[in-house]
This record gives sequence, C-alpha cells and structure tokens, in this order.
Amino acid sequence: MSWTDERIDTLKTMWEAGQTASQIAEALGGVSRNAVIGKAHRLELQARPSPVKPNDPDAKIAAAAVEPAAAEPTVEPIEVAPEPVVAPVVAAPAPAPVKAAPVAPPVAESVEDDEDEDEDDAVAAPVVATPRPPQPIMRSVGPGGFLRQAPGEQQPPSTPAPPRRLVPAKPSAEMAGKTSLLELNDRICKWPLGHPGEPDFHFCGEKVNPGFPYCVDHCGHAYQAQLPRRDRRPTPPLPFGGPRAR
DNA sequence: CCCTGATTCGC
DNA sequence: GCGAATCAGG
Repeated sequence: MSWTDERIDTLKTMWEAGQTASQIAEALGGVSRNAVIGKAHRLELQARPSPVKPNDPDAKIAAAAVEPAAAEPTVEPIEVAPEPVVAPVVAAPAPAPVKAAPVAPPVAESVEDDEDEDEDDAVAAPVVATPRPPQPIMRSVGPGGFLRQAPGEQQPPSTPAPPRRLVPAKPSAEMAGKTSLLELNDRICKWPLGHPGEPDFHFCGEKVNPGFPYCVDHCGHAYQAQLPRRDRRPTPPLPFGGPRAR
C-alpha cells in the first residue's frame, strides 16, 4: 500500500481527531501502526499527548550528548532557570468530535479571496494598536482593514478555521468513541449495538474475551449454560414462529 | 502483559 | 520516503 492523497487525508483527519495510530492503521488497512506514526511525523502532525515524552529540554541533552565525549559534567546544574518558559498557549480547542461537525454543503469555489495587493499600508494607520508588541511586527493591511499575517506569525485563529476541503468521511473520523464496522478486528468485541442502518449503529468495541468474538460481558449474553431439558423453562411465547429446526 | 507515541536506521 | 525494530511511559 502506498500513501495516496486520500489515505494521507484520512490519516491527517483521524490523527487530528485524536484517533490512535492503531485505529488509524486498522481503518486504513494495509499499514502498520508504526507506518502510521512514521508518516504522521513526516507530515509533521505531531504534537499530541504522548505517553513517552521528553518534556525536559535538558534531559534531551543527556540523551543526545552520549555520543560526543561531552566534556565537563558540571558539578551540579544550578537550578536557575531564568528562562521565561512561556507556555505556548495551550488554548488548543480540542478538535470537536466529527460527529458534531456541521455538514457543510459543498462550497462553490467561485468566491475566492482575491489576492489584491493593496500596498496602502498607511491608509488604515490607526488600525488598533497591537496590545502586545514584544517586537514590532511588520504587517500589511488587507482590503477589509484586517491585518495580514506577518510571515512566521501563526497564532491568531482564535476560532479554528474549518478546513477548506471537506474530507471524505471515508472510514476516517468516525463518530468519536464508537466502533464502526471498519474498525473491527480480532481483538475487539463485535457485539452490535443498535441496528444496522441506523445512524449510530456501532459495535461494542471492548477488548475481546480471549478466544471469543465478544468481550466478557457480551459473552455472557451470547453464551448461556445449557440446562437439562427437564429443568428448562416452559416454552416461552414465541413472537414470530421461533427458531426453525434445521 | 496490554496499550500508547517517539526514534532510529536500513532500505 | 518508508516502515520494522526498538525504546519507554502508562
């Protein structure tokens, strides 16, 4: 399998939706979890909670400095950390579960922002004094009076702009948390919940009871002890004819 | 043990 | 660029 645009798209979407690499790999099919992770990194999709994360910038030095005979092991690093370690705005609004994503009608590509280069920087001189000018940032002013984003400056979108192109909801961004048919595998419970055809039909998705297609819980439903004939309940009312002898 | 993501490195 | 092997935390 190769990384077609479509598959990459699915990868991106699912990755950003918080799906695990395994889930993505399952959904895509033909690739391993590692492949997904590797690809994700190459796409620079990283930055998300990882169980193994070197959060300490100093720590990495120790790891990396193994090779070069790193000279003086300074006696004891003085704990001065004058660095104003400014937390990089964590306000990342969690990508809402795709479920809630409004299905926007196909957008006609007609009305596009025209790339007017009105070089009239002076025109809108008093354009809101930037509240926080750590350093003078060169910006140009766009047609509507909006500030163009300076190169290298990528922060503003307080409201995460919706992706321009809607990805095919292929196997991808499933309703978060619900296990779709495409995500079934040998080790997750295939007990159906709801009814096929209904919008929220999905599968249990629990970890399977080893050796069975269902989780322990649903095995309880699926398999019941066979009682001796004599002890069985009197034949209950059969709604629709009952099981056929085969 | 199972899961996770990160990294490395030969291809 | 790709992904198996490996690492390492939960």
